[in-house]
Amino acid sequence: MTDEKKLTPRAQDFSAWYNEVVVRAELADYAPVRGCMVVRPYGTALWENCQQSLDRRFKETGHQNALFPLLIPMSFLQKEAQHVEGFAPELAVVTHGGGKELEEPLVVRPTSETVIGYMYAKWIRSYRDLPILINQWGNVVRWEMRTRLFLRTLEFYWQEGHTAHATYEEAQEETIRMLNIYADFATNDAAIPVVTGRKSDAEKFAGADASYSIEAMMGNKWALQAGTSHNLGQNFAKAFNIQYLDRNNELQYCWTTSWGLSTRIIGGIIMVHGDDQGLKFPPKLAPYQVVIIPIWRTEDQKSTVLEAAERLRRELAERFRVILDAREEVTPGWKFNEWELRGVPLRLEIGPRDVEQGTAVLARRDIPGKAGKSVVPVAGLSHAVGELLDLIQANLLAAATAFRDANIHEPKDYQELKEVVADGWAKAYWCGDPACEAKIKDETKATSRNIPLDQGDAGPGSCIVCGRPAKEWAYWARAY
RNA sequence: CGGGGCGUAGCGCAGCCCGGUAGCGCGCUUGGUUUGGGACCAAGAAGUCGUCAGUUCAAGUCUGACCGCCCCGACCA
Repeated sequence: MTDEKKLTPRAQDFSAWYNEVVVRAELADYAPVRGCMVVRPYGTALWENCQQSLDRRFKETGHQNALFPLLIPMSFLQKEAQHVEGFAPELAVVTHGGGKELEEPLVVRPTSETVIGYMYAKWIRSYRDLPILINQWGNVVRWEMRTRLFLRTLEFYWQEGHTAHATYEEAQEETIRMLNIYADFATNDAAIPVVTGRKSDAEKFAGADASYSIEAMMGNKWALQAGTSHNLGQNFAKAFNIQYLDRNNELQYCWTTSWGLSTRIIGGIIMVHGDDQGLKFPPKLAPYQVVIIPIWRTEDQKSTVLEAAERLRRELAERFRVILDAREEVTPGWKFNEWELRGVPLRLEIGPRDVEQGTAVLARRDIPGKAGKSVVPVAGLSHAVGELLDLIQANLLAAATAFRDANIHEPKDYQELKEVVADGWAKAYWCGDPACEAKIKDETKATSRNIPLDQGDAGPGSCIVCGRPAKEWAYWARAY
């Protein structure tokens, strides 16, 4: 950062831009332990809005919240072979408690399938107990090598849904239902367009029969897996004896699912919408939707302007999340820049001229400079603000969608795929052979993001790598 | 774990090559003037120079070990 006032431009160093904007906007800060972060009040407010949006959808589809313990017996992890293999390298293990070495080490949960499976086995007896639909809001720890604020930290905050069903069909239906809820949240609340699809075997969750994801394109054209939903088949049911008696009095294993979305979505919101000025929050999730900035010169003006500003704040607060920035130690110009950095969708300026004329100035974060400003009468202001926020929300999604679509390519051959994924996404047929997938990863750093459930009207084709017949195409991209 | 960078005031850095007891910008405090796109003047407060050991009359500076953080890669939500 050469100019202390300005962020590193995204085009110059996207990674530096990201780190600077996260810290300077006060979303998060580095904690004393490597790879851990503190989510500051502003970032927490954003996360809480994400939580509310998701929680409402979970409740609407019949889920209940519960809380399971942070510590899990080591042996639980080992009950499911794939699961332990996948998570063993990144476990934090507690070996001592109360000053004594523990008989059995406890792991700090990297995810909760195992404890929840254990409890489900206790709770489920009959088909009448099914389905069981529980969600947990909490934190988990995964000992990652390389960390980045929000995108990958040792500890992160998320929700994990865990359900048990009587049949495969029901479990699969649930898996896809929750995937679609994530897509709906991302698209309509976070204004992030996503592609939904099935993960390849190499990319799927350790212990799942099938994993599905929503994938979003960031401002540097990398992909971000922003939410996952897994059909766990009977893997955990068998490992933990989650069984029920069916109508015929026969003992059956349950079919379980799990699905999660984390604070990583905040990284997505930052990297999809942000620009060189800073953050650009979608109105539906923004901690503050409107910031009011009063402007005055003389003491007389100060009192009348502040009075008018406070009136507007009260009026707007009935419908919107609004903050009045009446600080006197910084100038209005400084505030403009700061709140733009912090991503507030709409700024309301009110000065002596406005008070006299019964007007206010509204400035849109999504349209820079004078072009985004308009003078509006304070009568009916609330209505005007509501309309503008809707417009901004729609505009952010439209801009992100246009950017994404402009950077998804359909390479004709492997050579072209290599070129394409260096700076964008590829749609390409894949025969399903892990060797072909690995070859792409080795040679381009791009991975298969997912195989869309909706393959469009494309019929079968031939694998972009080996040329053999391929039933499906996948998205390929570099990913976080 | 491999490669790179960095640890000096709250933040960003200079000083280190060539040892002599610490400085700049921003921020902070106080007072005054300012305020429609990152204001200005004046006076202040603030540092065990990452840790430990060594060399030396003397170490931020030289030597060694260690610790930590960030970035790039391999692994991952």
